[in-house]
Amino acid sequence: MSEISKAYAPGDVEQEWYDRWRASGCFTADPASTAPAYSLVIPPPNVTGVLTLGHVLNNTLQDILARRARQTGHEVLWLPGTDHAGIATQTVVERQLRKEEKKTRHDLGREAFLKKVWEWKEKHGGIIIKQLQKLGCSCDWGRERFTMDGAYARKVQEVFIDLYNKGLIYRGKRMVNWCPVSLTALSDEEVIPKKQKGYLYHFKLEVVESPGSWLEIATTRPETIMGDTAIAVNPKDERYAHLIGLHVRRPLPLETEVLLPIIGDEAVDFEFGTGVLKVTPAHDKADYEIYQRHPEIGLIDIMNPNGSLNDLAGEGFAGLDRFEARVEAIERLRELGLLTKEEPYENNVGFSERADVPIEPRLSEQWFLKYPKTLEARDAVRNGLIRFFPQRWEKVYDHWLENIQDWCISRQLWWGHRIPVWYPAEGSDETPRVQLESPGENWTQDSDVLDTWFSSWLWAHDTMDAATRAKFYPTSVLVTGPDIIFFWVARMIMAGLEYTGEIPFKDVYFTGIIRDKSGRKMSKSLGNSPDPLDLIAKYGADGLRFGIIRVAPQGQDIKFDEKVVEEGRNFANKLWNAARFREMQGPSEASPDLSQHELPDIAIQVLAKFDTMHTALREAYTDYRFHEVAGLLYDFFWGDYCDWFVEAAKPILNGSDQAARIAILATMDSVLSGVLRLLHPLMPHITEELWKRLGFHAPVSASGTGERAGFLLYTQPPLESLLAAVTTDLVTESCARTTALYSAIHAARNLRAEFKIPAKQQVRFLITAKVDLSTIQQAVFASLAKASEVVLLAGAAPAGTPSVLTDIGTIYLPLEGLVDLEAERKRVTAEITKVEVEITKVELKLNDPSFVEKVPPAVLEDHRQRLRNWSEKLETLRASLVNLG
RNA sequence: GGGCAGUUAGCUCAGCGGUAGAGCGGCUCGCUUACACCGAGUUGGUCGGGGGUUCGAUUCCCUCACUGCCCA
Repeated sequence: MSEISKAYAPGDVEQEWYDRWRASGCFTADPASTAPAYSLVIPPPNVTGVLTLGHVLNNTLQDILARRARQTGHEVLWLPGTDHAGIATQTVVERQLRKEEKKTRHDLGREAFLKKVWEWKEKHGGIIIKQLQKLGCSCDWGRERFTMDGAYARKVQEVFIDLYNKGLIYRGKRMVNWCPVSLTALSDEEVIPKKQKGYLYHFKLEVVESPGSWLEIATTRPETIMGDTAIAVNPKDERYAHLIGLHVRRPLPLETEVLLPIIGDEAVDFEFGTGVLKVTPAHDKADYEIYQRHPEIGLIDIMNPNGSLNDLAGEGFAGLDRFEARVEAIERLRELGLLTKEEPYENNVGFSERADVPIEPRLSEQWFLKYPKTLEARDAVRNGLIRFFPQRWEKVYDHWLENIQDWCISRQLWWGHRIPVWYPAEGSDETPRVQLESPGENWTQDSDVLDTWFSSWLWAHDTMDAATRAKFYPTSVLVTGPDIIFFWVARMIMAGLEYTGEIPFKDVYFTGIIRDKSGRKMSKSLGNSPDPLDLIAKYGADGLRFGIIRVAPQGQDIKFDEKVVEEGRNFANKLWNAARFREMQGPSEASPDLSQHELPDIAIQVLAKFDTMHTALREAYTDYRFHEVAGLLYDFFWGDYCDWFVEAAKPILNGSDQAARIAILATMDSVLSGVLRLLHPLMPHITEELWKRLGFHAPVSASGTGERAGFLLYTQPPLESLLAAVTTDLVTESCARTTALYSAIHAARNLRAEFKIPAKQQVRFLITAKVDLSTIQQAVFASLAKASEVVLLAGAAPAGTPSVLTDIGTIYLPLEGLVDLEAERKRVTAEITKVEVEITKVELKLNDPSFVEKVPPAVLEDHRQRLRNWSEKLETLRASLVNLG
C-alpha cells in the first residue's frame, strides 16, 4: 500500500476516478437490467451557458440521488443534454458576426447564418458539459441529447402539427410582449416585471364641446400620445360621466388635428392618477382590451419593431427611440402649456428576460397554443400523483394553471425549430398547409421558429428511445429551480400526459436560489458570481459539493460564502487523515465480523451512534432533506468518531490488551467502511479513493462479480445495524457508561482550564467514583484528560482541593498549595448561584399542581430526575465550599 | 392589490410544545507521531413587536412591523 500524504490533494484523484468510472461504464444505463429502475433527466442547460453555482447545487443533488440509487441496487439512468436557447444563442452568434465580419444575419441569409450557429455550437457548445464532468456528475454521457438533434427536432415539429390538427394551435393578431432588441415576441413567462423609478406626467386637454372645461390625464408614457384614439373614464365616476360622448383635441403630433372621443369603460380605475385614461390600443394591453369593446375608436401603431417611432408619430418624432421620444413629448406638452405636473412614480415595467430591456406591448401576428391536458395536469399534483418538495410550490403551480393563458409559441428568430407551416405562392387558391415537408415548389415556409420551451417540454420522454423509455419512463424525480416551474415543469407535465398518457416524473424537488453574501441574486453584471471551476481548483469538487449541500436546506435560498466550500474541503481532509490514521495501525478489512470480538464500551457506543445516524440519514433521504444527510455525516464523523472515539481509542491501540486492540480496529473498519459508503453520493471521488487505499475494494458481498462490483459506486450501504450481534441491554449500558465517562472527561478538562494548567502539563486526578471504573475507562480518562495518574479514592479529598461532580463521581484536581483559595471560593460560589437558579426553575414547575396533574408521566419523571441531579450537585458544591474554609 | 417565504449568538443558518443548537468569527491555551485544512477550553441569545391557546410556547393561533420572492 502506498503511503498516504498528510494533506488531501483532490486534483489528480478526482480526474483519475472520473475517468475510471467512465471507462468502466459505471454511468451507462442498461435498459435490459432486471434491477428496479431509477431515472432522472437533467434540466438541460443552455448551450451558450457556463457552469454557475446554481448548476453546481442542482446537479450535485441529482448526482447524489443517482449515486445513492446505484448503491441501493437500482439500475440508474441520468440523462444529460443541453437546449438550443433560441434567443441567447442567436444573439451570441450575431454579436460575433458583427464583431468579426461587420455583418448582420441578414447579410448572410438564413441558411448561411444557421450554418454559422451550428459551427459555433460544435466549437463552444460543450463547455458546460465538460464542467459538469469536473463536478463529478454521473450522467450517462452516451445518451447526451440536444434539443436540435435531428430526431428530437422532428418530434417537436410533429407535435406542432398534431396540436394544430387537434385545433389547439391557431394563428392570430394579438397584443404580445415584444422585445425591441431581440426583435421577437416573447411569452408572458419571459417577461420579468421590475420596479422602475419614473414620473407620472399630468397634462390637460380642453373639452371641445365645452370650452373652458378641462380634463386632466395622468400617464407614464407620454410618448404614445400620438397613438391615442380615445379618452376613457369610468361611467360610474360622477366627476366625468357627463362628459362621455364629447371630445378632446389630441395634442400630438402637432401637424395633425384629431378629435378623440371620450368613452366610458368600466375598466378605468377611479383611483389611478386623475381617473382619466388615455387609450392607446396599439401599445398597451389593457387599452387594447378597451378597443375590443369599443372598436369604433380604431387603433394607430406608431412604433417600429426596434422600438423607434414611425412616420405616424409625426414630424419631430418619427425615427426617435421610444425613450428619446418621451423626453421630446414632455417638452412639447410643456411648450403647449398643457403639462401640469410631473410626479415621481414607481411602477412595474416588464423587461425582456434575455435582452434585459423594457418590453413593448405590440400588436402582431403570432402562433398561439391552447394548452392541452390542463385539468389532468392540475389533478396530477392535487391528488399527489406528482409530489412537490417543498410542498408549498403546489399552490403556485395550481394557481398558474387556474389562470392559464394561451401560450405565444412563435418567435421571430432563425435559430430554432422552424414552424412547419407552408404558404402557397401569392395569388394561388390553395390554403396554407401544416406538415413536415414542403408541399412543393412555390410554397414558402413560415419564417418563424418555435419558443425554445416548446421543444424542452418534450424532454422527459422524447430524449429516450423505445427500449430506454420502456425501462426508465416515467422518471423518478425531477430536480430543478422554482423559477422555471411554469416555463418547464408545468408544461412538461402537460406534454407527458398528452403524449405518453403518463406523468413524466413522480417527484419534483425544487432547489433554493443561490445568492451572494448580502442576499443579492448572482449575476454577471454585478460580478458577484464566483466561477465554480476556480472553486473546484482550489478546494476540490468534493469540497465544493459537500460545502454547498451542507448549507442548502430544502427550498430555502442560500447565501453563498466561499467559507462553506472551505469547510467542505476541510471535511475531506479530516476524512483523509482519519483514514490515514487507520492505515498506520495495520491492514484493514471492509466488513469485519464484529460478533467475533468482545467490544469495549467506547466501541459499542460509536457503533450505536453510527446506527442512529444511519437511521436518521435514511429518513432524510425519503423526503429529500439533503442538507440533513450532510449534517448527520459531518457531525457523526467529526464529533462522535474523530473527536471522541479515535481519541479514546488511542490508549487502547497503544496498550497491551491485544483482544481490545483488535476489537477497536474492527470497530474502526466497520465505521470507516460504513461512512465511506454513505458519504459516497456526496463526495464521490475521495470516498472511492479511500475505499481503495484502505483495501476495502475487495468484494463486500459474495454476489458482486460484474465490472461494476469493485467500485464503491456500486457498493451497498450497511444493510443491518452494525450492532446486530450485541444485545440491546448491553448497548444501552455501554452507551450510558461511555456518555458518563466522556462528560467526566469534559468536566476534568474544564477544571484544568479553570486553574490555567498548560495543555501540555500532565496532572494527577483523584476520583471518588460512584460507579465501577474499568481499567480501560481509567486509561481513556487519563489519556483524554492528560492525567499523569488517576487515583481512585474511598472518601473525600483533602480540604481545599478543587473538584467537580460528574456522572462517574467527584473528580478532584490536587494542586498542593497552588490554589488561590479565595479564587476557588469565588468560582464555587458562582457555580452555586447558577445551580440554585436551575433548582428554582424546576421546583417552580414541580410545585405547580396543574403541571403535576397534566404533564405526561415521562416528562414529570424527567423533571424530578433533573431536580435530584441539581440538588446533588448543590450539596457537593456546598461541601466543597465548607472544605475551602 | 393577492399569495408565499423569512425575521433565533457578531455572521450564515438548524431546531419547531417540555433544561436554546451547529459552523464560522471572537477570546485563552497548544505545532501532543491522523489532521494547524488541527486539537482543548471558553465567550456569546428577554428565539422581530404585541396579543391569545396551554400546566408550559422559539415551537401552535391571531395581529403588526420589516426583508425577499411570485402573481396581478
